[in-house]
Amino acid sequence: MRERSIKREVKPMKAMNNVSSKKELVNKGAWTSEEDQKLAEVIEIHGAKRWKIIAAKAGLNRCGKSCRLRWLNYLRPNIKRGNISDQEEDLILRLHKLLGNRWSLIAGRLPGRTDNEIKNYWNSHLSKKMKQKEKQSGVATREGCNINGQQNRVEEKANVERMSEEENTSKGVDDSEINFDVDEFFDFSNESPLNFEWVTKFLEMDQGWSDIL
DNA sequence: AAGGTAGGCAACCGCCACACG
DNA sequence: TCGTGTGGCGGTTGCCTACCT
Repeated sequence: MRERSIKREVKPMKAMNNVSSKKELVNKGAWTSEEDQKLAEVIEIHGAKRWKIIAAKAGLNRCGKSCRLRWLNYLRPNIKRGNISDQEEDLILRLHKLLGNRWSLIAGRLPGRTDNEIKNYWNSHLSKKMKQKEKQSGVATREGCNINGQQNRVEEKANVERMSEEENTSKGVDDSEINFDVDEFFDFSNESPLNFEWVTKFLEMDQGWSDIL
């Protein structure tokens, strides 16, 4: 839809902000600024761990999960919101081609962006772009396989594993010694942001497999 | 001006993996 | 080894808002 220039104010939702039931007394729905403030204060003191304890200490009738989500997606420092640049968009597209719907891994590659934001951006913008592209080209791309999420995940994992095998084969590494961890492989914490070299490299490899298969 | 509609996004849900006793 | 608790992740839901008729 049209670009929203100003982020909407968080208002308590009619139904959702109410206590869900008399039994549980758990608050749900949109967060208020007071809740945000309390949560931030508690996290400053205790750190962003043990969410159940944080939820209790903050005195919010929220579950730990809800607190964690709020912190990670909204309150955490250095979060970038909106205005995803062309470069970032390109990177998301490339990473999605490589990894599938592994939003947390993709987000890890985009400093200041959250998995939720990227997932939303993909669902509302990029997936449509991809479909349009597909229509125009008339060629079934791997994106077309995303209808079945489970199948797609298996395929993406297989791709990553193939990458690993190919690398090891070229180095003459014995298969029995392979202990490949996808998450470790995609730990970019030590790399500079928006570095496309590695993506290009592996997309080239990806093309190589496509040719073989 | 008012109602309808589609898109955007925050937040919840359910499942899974891991840690710990 | 098993059971339980907790955190993390992806999918989905539903409210809000801008635009359309």
